[in-house]
Amino acid sequence: MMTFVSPYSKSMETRVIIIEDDQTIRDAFTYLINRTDGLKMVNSYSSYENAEPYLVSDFPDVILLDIELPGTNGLDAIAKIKKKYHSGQIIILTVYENETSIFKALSSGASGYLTKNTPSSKIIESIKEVMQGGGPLSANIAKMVIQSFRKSQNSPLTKRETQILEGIAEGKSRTKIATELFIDKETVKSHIKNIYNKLDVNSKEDAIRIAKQDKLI
Amino acid sequence: MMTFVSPYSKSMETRVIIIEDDQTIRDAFTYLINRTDGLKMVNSYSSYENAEPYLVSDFPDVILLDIELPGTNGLDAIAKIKKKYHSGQIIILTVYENETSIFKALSSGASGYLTKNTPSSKIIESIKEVMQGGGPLSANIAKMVIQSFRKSQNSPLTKRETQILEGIAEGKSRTKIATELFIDKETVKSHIKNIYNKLDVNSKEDAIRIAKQDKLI
DNA sequence: TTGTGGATCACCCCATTTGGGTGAATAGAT
DNA sequence: ATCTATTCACCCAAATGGGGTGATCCACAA
Repeated sequence: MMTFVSPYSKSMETRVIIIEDDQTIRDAFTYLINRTDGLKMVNSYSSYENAEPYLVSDFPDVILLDIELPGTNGLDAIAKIKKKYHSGQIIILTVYENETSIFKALSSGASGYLTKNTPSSKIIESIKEVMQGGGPLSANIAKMVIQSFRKSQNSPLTKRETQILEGIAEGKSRTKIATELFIDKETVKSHIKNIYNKLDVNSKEDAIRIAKQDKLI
Repeated sequence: MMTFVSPYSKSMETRVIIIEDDQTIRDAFTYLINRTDGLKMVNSYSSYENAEPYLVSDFPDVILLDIELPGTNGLDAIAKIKKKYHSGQIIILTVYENETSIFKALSSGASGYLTKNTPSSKIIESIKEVMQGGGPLSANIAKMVIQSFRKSQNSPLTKRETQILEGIAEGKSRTKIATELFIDKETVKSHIKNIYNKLDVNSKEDAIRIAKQDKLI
């Protein structure tokens, strides 16, 4: 497989495009980008549909993408862009800080997530970060992402119970869990009974759901 | 429950402590913090054991914590600090960018994660971010965190198969999955057979493991 | 000292689940 | 016209899961 070299590579410029329905914001970003050395706003579009035919020929290094978009929304646009044009890094712009859309965007392949009120110096910095292999996140977005990792500090479950519940959540059978923990499968069963009591459930499925919901595992 | 008000609150200063075994770094951070308006380095310690008795009386807003620490390592220190002293935000300092230690630190309750080569302006900025409820992450750390969310773009599984595998990973029975997808349980079984074939496994557990490992779910 | 909670194990029951086999109909895309 | 995705059917036997009701041992606290 050959490496495709940008026809613009000698210019050393970072090529940026923006897909955003608000013209004022488009213009503001265009101004901001173009007045910065090393950055160039190649084109701006008001919807994914408008941008789609030019994705490849624009040859962008960075794609600024609004989430709230008419037609194809930003979330779906990420997947479509990734399919049509692999080389660009996508940075999401948003006004709403919706937890699920953040995670969907990141899992679809966005490289960064910025709120629109981010100061312009930060925007430029973020574009440069992404070009250097970094992952820009606004402080508030980063907080949400960090919190998504955080486990409950006061779990009702003991260490052993947590260990066993983790095994269950990994789809392991009681027998397998017992072997891995060097205990009898009857012991595992006892622990599971205690877990079910504490969580007030009576099935694997419910236990896993509650445990993930309360961040016990 | 009463709210405990800091005896220092009228000063409006952000109280910082650092736990870090390298004295040069300790001194550098102390200098950096104290020369910044609104920040004050209350104390610095070379190990968690040394810091532990003063955690409460220091009343820190922000705790800068090294991961590679003699005695109690930084990861374990997070949990102990959280137990002894709830009010402070913990920012991790590290030279090594180890994926698992990042996630362990965040799940133990760290509010931010910075590499030691972070420029001093960024450090100050991060402390302020954390005080405003943000979550500071170095660009490279943020990238790793973001990538941990990313799903495989070219999964061997179809949408339906992915859907069913997700159900399995949530501990649901075939019957339950069938009901939720409005299809027969025999159909679910067929899909599972295809999933097992594609992933080259022959059990729930292995399917889940491979799927998570390859980020198919 | 007497609990209480955590972790360990044993044996009862039996419905449900799981994994493997083989085969087939339909619709949609290449 | 072929391939894939999706749907369903029926065979089988072993394993698993959930609910009981017990017991022992140990550590740590009231």
